Amino acid sequence: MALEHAILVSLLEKPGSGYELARRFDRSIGYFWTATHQQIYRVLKRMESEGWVAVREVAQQGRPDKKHYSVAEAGRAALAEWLHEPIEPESVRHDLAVKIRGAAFDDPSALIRQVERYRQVHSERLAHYLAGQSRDFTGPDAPQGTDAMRELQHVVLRGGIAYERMTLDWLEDVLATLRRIQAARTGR
Amino acid sequence: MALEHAILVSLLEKPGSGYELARRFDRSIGYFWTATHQQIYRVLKRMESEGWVAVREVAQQGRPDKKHYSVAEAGRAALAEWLHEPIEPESVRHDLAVKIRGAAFDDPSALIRQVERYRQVHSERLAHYLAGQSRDFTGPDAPQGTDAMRELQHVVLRGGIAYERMTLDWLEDVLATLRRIQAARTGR
DNA sequence: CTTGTCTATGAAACGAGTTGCATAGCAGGA
DNA sequence: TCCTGCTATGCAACTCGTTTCATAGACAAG
Repeated sequence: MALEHAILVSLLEKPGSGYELARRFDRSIGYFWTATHQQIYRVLKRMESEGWVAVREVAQQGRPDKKHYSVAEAGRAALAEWLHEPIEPESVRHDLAVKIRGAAFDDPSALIRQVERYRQVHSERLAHYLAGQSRDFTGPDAPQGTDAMRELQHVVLRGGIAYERMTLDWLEDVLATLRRIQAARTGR
Repeated sequence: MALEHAILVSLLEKPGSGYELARRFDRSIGYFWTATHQQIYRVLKRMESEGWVAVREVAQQGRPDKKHYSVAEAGRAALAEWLHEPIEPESVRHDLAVKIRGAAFDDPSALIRQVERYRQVHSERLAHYLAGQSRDFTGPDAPQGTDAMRELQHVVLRGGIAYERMTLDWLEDVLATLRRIQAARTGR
């Protein structure tokens, strides 16, 4: 289980509440690790009881109180230990690949429409990454300095960009293949 | 849940037993959808009770009896329905991205070794895909003909190849970044 | 003035996925 | 001979992840 480690990294980058973490998991970290607020609250509670994080209750005006979390020494040590463990091969769950192979046993036209929509989603995601990159890393207003944290965030973002570009190219290939099959079927 | 649909596709491509399916999920399909034999047996049982698949018990000599599954009409219809549903964005769980960002808070040298090992794994996987491609699709001994099933299997494999190439390029970038950070740290 | 959205946390139930164990005959190597 | 590995299926327990619901004050739009 790596959600606890993802939370540790996020809290080391910037301490905050469970709610704030949940929003980060909808954006930056969320592109590489998804989690709902339920999971986050549950795991934070466990991490607290294990002494990995420290809590401070913060009263707010006009808003519910929040619990401000930061990483404790034990949490830092647990993260270091995890970083030294071998990287496990990701367990892939790629719906689209299954659907494509399934199209051999169905009319492909519906799938073609779905793939076109899907391509749209990925091209928006690429645009979003690129905007984030010029805002935070390469643009004229980007904060200067080359501390390790920023450099590492940037290399992960470059990975996301490379992934989206590769995916968009491949989706063109997929669409061409599906259309070829469709033409061959209606042709006969 | 798409495991049942992955099983339907695999059984449509070629009927077989739960055990055979489990092995396929270690190879071809398994590159895009992982599943253990436990999951497969459990889901097959449910699919059978829903009338999606038909079973035939096959007695064997010197080996345990096996249950031969094939897709029933209801299963084919269920697959078609699923293919028409929108493609959901995959929920990403990328350990490595988390570890890279975590390296900002630890000595990166251990991670560098892990990434080098990981790169090795992906380069072997690429070689494996390329071998499969020449064997089954582009080589001189590849079966001729351009039926939809083979074309679609091939475009999925091309996706796997593109993914591995992209990943290997990115891992070079990651290694260069980690080494730069390490050098800056030991230099100071 | 009601409806909806945002902040903020949490319980409860369910579904998906993993791990360990069990059975059982056959084949091959140390 | 014993141990390992392959074929073949399955139970039980557990962890992980998702969905639904609940609370509750502040604020804005209609």
